[in-house]
Amino acid sequence: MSTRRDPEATRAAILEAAEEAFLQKGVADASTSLIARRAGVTKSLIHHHFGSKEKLWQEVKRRRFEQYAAGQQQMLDTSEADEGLLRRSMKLYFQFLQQNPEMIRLMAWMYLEADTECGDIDSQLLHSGVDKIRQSQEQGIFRQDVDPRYMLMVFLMLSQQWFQSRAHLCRDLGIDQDDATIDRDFFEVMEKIFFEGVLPR
Amino acid sequence: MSTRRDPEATRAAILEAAEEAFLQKGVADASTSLIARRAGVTKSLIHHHFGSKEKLWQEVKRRRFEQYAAGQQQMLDTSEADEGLLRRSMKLYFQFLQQNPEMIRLMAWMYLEADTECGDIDSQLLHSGVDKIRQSQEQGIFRQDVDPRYMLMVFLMLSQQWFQSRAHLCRDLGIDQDDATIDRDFFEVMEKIFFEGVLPR
DNA sequence: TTGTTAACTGGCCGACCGGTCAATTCTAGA
DNA sequence: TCTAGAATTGACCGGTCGGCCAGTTAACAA
Repeated sequence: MSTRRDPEATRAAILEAAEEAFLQKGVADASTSLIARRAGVTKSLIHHHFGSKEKLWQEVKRRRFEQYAAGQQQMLDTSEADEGLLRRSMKLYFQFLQQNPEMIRLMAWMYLEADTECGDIDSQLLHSGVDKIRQSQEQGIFRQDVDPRYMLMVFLMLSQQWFQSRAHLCRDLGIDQDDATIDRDFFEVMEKIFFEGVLPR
Repeated sequence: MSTRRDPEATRAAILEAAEEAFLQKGVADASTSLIARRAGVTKSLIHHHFGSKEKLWQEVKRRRFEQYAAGQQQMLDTSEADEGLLRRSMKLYFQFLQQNPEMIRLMAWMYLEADTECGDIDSQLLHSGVDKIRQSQEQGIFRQDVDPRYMLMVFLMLSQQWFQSRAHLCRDLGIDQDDATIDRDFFEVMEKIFFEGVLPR
């Protein structure tokens, strides 16, 4: 049996194991030994390929953020600026977080670490979203007395925070978490309130 | 100089140093040695008074949550159930988080650790809020086609997430973070959208 | 075929971790 | 005043951490 080498596969294995360990246990609590073991390589290889534990963490974040931004940008580029766009974007963003819970954990870690990296990656993304909203405002589709930037934030924050505090809030409020419909239920409420508000029309 | 003893003060000093260290660096990354040093005591005293690092963390959380719940409950008890109540509650909750940024970090850590403690403390709090909203719905003040539990969540989540992602979003969107008015600006938007929605009336 | 370089290994290092323990000092109640 | 027990100390434990290094092996270009 020949032990062939594949540095790219090694890098990938390390990155995958690192992402899982970092997001699950946190950077401080995830040891390089564990990551190496899960990746099926020696600890030294981590330092060989990435330099240090910290640089490995940076790379994990960068990669995740990049693929996130790519998907979101594509969604934005293939849409017109109308009320339906914001409704669809809302749903897509919500579904994205639903299917990528690691992204929620990643953003929570970045907040706690006061991480300022990866910002420029989604800066363009945000500006695209703001432009779409501003266009809708100019067409009279949305009310014009609110800053489009904050308007965008509201809908991003609602989705994100739902997946972050869903477990706590549902347990404390006696909502069955195993019920697969709670995500859909909440989204409907969120959509209603965002577009129409809580006051009767 | 007599070296008088004050176990209560010692406990308090340890708790204060622990809270700062835990919330700043995370439980895994904050060492008992550091906490002891900052509290001006020996490491052994931490174990003497609290048993273990984990129990100390539990105590830090319990204390913070208790004083948080006490303040919020008092606010709820001294209010009538009308639109003004929800507006005031919203503002008070927002201001509370604004003045207690540690609470945001605490909740973020608890999410990442999948912490299920301290839930019963604010469970009653949440149910009080839901009841108030339900009363308002029955009086026709609020629309009745949305679950009051989710309605409450929306406004809680908006406040919380604002303080969590404020730094990132404002930087990426080119909003001056040093400007002390951004909190007020965002609150106005959030209030507008929550009560009236984004569609023109 | 050979030589250079990158991939990879295992062992080792000093530092620090959470926790224990015996010994000492203070304090409150009998 | 005496004494039991709590408060406090510093030395110490086994274990793990991130990182380093000398040596070995595979890949590849000349």
